[in-house]
Amino acid sequence: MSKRNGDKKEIILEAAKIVFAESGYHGASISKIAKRAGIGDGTVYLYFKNKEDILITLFHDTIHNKFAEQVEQAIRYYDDARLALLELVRNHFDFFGRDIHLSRVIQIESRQSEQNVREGMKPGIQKYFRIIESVVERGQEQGHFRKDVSSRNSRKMIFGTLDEMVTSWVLSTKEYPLIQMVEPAYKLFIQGLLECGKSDGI
Amino acid sequence: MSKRNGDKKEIILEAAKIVFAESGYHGASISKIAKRAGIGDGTVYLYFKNKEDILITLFHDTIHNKFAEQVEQAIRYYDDARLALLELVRNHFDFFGRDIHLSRVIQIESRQSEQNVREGMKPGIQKYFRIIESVVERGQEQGHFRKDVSSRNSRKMIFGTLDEMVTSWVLSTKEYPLIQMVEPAYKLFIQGLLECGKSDGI
Amino acid sequence: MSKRNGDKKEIILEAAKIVFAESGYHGASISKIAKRAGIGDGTVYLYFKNKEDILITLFHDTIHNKFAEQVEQAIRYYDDARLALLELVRNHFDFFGRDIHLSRVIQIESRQSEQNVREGMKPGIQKYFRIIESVVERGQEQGHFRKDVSSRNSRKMIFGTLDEMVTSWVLSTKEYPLIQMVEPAYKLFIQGLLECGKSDGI
Amino acid sequence: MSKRNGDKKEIILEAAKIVFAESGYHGASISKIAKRAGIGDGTVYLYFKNKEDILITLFHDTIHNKFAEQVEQAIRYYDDARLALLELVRNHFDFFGRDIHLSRVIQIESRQSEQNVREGMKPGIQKYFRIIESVVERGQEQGHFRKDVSSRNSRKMIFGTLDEMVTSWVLSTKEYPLIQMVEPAYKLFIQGLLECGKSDGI
DNA sequence: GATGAATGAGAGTTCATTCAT
DNA sequence: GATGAATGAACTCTCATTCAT
Repeated sequence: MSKRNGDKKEIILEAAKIVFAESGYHGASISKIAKRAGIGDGTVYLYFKNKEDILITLFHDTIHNKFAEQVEQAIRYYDDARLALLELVRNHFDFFGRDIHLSRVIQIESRQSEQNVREGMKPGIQKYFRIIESVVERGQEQGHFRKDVSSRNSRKMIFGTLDEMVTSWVLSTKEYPLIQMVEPAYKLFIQGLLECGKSDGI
Repeated sequence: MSKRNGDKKEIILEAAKIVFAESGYHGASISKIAKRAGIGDGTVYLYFKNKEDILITLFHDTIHNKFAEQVEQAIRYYDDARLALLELVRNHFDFFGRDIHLSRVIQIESRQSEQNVREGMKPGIQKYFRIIESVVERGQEQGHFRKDVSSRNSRKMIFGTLDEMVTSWVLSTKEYPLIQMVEPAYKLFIQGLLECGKSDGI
Repeated sequence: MSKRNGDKKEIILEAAKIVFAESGYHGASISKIAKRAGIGDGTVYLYFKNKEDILITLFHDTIHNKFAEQVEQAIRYYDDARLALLELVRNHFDFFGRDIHLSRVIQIESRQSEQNVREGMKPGIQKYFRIIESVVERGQEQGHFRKDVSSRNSRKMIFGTLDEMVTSWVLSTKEYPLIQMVEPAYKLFIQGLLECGKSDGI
Repeated sequence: MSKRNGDKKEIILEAAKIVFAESGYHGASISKIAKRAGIGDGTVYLYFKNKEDILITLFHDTIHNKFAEQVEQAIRYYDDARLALLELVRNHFDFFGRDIHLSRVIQIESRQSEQNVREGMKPGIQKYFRIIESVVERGQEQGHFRKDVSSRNSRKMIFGTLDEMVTSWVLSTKEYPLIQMVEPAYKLFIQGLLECGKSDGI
């Protein structure tokens, strides 16, 4: 049955997520993944071409199909780009804050892979990049956001900051909830480092 | 002689840099590195404990001893934190823009490593983190930078943005000089996304 | 029904013939054979013990039951051993010239098998060997064929030559019809290499 | 030292010969070969690309470099093609009669290999083919051998017969020395099956 | 100090075979 | 009878590391 099939693929992905998070991408052998999934080594190859394929699928399912999709939906009904950006930031931290294993895989392990794999992860990230950039562009059109910095570069700041904050949290002891980063991140995006109303950027 | 010794160690590090950049960390075998360095495989083990050790040393030498050191020197004579930050940004892009192989290793390959290695790279990054944070704190004391965002979080934005911009450049076709990212990065840091004097962050 | 049963067995053998010919004995997986036969992998095991069994059956059916049988019938009504030999040669090339897939399996792939399999192919070949030898012996009794070479050795020449000619054809681009080898083979068998009436064998 | 290198390669080939002969090409694992050679598994890969490479080298060394070479030398000083042919036959059986393991590999196991391998064995066999054909052609020019059968076809008879006789001996209990096949083979080549001076080929 | 041949643990992967459905 | 998902033994091959020279 297709039900079954989906189930087993899901089971393998779930097991792989845990193993990748705990042993790292290169320390994760097919054998370990299979054992954790409670299946035979060979069975993995019925559902995935190889270890790369597992990581790519995990990444794509997560980032392209779930995360980027969810963000897109979440900001759909905000007209003001500033509010849309706030919602985007909230979603980012909310998503990664929910599943520490997943976050570890996405933030750390997925970057430990060959050219090959990174190629397979591109569509997912780029979908997210385009979402961020479109928010920035909307803000520029609305006259809220500066136009002397390209939306591409603004996106690099936004994504770079969010990414660094999540990575930092993943590698930390996680004493604070990730969601509490929404406020500082948003403030920095909007007004930068400047003391409000008091100072200028020289 | 320690002179000689230093020489050979340097030669190996230089070779490793190229091989890591071209083949990736996991695709780089000791054999390849030794061949490129023009020495025997076994000789590598006279200077390094293992492959991990090479990467850690390469990273530490570069980031802790050269890069962070150089940044520290460069901002030493700026009193105004805003100008110090500008100089820091300039140094960051200047440093990584000069050596594409090195940049690739630092931005991409060094993240493809085990817990172990990342542990060894910590001192270097943290030295740089502290430099950034001290600039921010100085700005706060001077009344230029906001105090409602911690220096730690501001640092995450600054480092995250710079890092993302370098990574983006490394993975691109490098048609633009990295140094031209100084201006957009600095602007975003200082005033964020807002249109100057026209808009507010809601 | 035995009819049905026979049908499916036949279908599997036919599929196996093609797959063996195209992928080689060792490159032919049960899975490939089943797919080609349009049945499930497991079904193969209802009709055959294993892959070896398929090859042995294919060989035996072909060589013992069809080919040797047909040759035996064909030479039955020739009294003169020389004419019987000619007919045997004609049959040999005719049979293998008709089915290139089969020829490939018999000439090439069936020799890529373990002791085991070769054991199972013996009865078929030996039946053919006995046919050849009996023709030679008849020729000796009739005073046509030499008696200073044993029928066993003469058979080795005859079979070795025919076999080499078929193999050669199978591995070639097959621009010539195999049947045209009847004449040179027969001539060489009968009078050997000597120029007729002119020369002696020293 | 190059001496050493040659030694170890030779040791592996010798071990492989025995293992191929005893377990068959497909039953021979690299592990078995290494164990028999008294070396580590990995060492095999310092000298050979893979199992195929071992068989190809074994075959080429034996057939192209030793056997065909030796035959070429042996017949060099015979002017009369009939005597050259006799010497060729003698050499063939002498060579294969000396080393039963080698014969088994050449006659049986080397035919159990993929397209790939057979391609690598071609140069060796074809060198031998050309030697046989050149003897036949010389005989034709001398007026001793028939011209109504091409040298190519005559070669197929000669090689096919010799090959079949060796195979037959290899698969037998080897109660007779292979060298005693020289006489019947030569007789059949020269005068075929006909009773001398008494009969005709119809 | 320098070498590089040798090692063997351990990875990925295939596929004949089984068995619950 | 028919299926094909699941299995796991067994294989090939790589490469960090050692050590006799």
